[in-house]
Amino acid sequence: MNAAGQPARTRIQREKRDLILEAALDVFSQQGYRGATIDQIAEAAGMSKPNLLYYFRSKDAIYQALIHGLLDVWLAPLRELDSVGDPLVELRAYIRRKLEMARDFPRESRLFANEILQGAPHIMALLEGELKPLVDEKADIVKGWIRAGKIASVDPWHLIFSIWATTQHYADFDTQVRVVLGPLKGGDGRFEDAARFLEGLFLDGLRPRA
Amino acid sequence: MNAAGQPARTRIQREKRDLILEAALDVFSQQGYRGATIDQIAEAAGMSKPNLLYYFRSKDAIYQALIHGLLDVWLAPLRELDSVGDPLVELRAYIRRKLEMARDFPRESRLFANEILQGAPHIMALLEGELKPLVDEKADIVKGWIRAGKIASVDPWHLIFSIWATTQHYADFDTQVRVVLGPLKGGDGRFEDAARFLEGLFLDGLRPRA
DNA sequence: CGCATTTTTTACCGATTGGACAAACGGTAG
DNA sequence: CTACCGTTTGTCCAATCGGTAAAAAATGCG
Repeated sequence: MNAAGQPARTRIQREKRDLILEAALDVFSQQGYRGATIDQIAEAAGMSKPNLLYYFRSKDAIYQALIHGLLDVWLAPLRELDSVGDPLVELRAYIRRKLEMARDFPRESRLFANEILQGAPHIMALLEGELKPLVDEKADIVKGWIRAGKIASVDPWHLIFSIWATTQHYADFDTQVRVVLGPLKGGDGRFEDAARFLEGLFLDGLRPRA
Repeated sequence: MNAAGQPARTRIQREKRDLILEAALDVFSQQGYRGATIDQIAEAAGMSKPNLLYYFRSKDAIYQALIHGLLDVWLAPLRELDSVGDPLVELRAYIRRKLEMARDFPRESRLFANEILQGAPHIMALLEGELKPLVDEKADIVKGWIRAGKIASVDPWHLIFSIWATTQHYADFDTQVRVVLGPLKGGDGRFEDAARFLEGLFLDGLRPRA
């Protein structure tokens, strides 16, 4: 009997499948789908290639399981965006949550970045079926805030894009960020600097305050 | 004699090399370095694989020539950022130039995004030797503007990051942008919408103006 | 223990990859 | 015509790829 059948029956199967997905996240997020090899993932998971293929029937099956299991986590910060409460506070909290995601889950961020860069061949259906409705729903909330005069009149979709772009940048372009900022002096200064800057930018922009 | 020697002597060599680089930009920007194959590039360039290898000694040589030749173009908008003139006008112009680059050269943007995502293995030296000094120089200009009270007191490096992130997002994540925004109604509305939003964001932020 | 089931390893396969190489082609000057 | 030059093609190769098959080893269980 093959363990690659959907429901993970035994304890070992659950554990090994998790181990493989963890290793696959490492490799796929660094090399992209085509750049990654089963051998690399197997080695990162501490097992042989045929052994890995005992738990997942193919490279594609690993990738699918990985990216499908991650989308919910990835969209969680946006899901939390609520219409009650002060809009500026809500948006600031959303920006901070996304920035925390970029800090705590950079591999996940790079995995999605790679996927979208290649034209989202594996998750196009998910983008249309899950992402777009969610974004539209949250855009409606933003529109409500604008109508109520709580925030400036801006395009809600582009606002969401800009929050995505600026926060994920710190995960996806981490290499470049490190080169430009140089070696960090100590502590988690980098994160707080970015958070402070983004909050200032999104709240008040660059125009000098009197 | 092999044409892969650095200086392109004949007219045909210059033309064919350009043709190959153009095709390579197509393929590399869509598939990434490892995902691209010499065969794909050769076919896109309308020649056989051995013929292509007559003009470039290896896949890596194509990639190197491509990415090195592109860095200057890519950094041109930042180079134009000048200390004279109104800071807010200068920054707005820079944002618009970068956005135009994302619109007119999306393949170049994705090529760099892919490269940085993989940890910049081919251009790390260039990032340190060219990109970082340039960014530091421009950061000094921004600092001068802040000292003069011309713009709000923000971190210059994170400001540059945010401009890069928001503008390049429209090239790198084009697939996602298209899904979320749906089919465009007509004309080049998308670009103008993004430009208007970003200008508003960077100038005044989201806080409602009285 | 003995037996059945699950897990792991060894050996292997066909396809694709980057690349080498020599033969063949084509224009041009003598 | 011929010799020579840069160019192009056809053929081949070793390495690597995703994946399979079957034997061997662990493991769970009465």
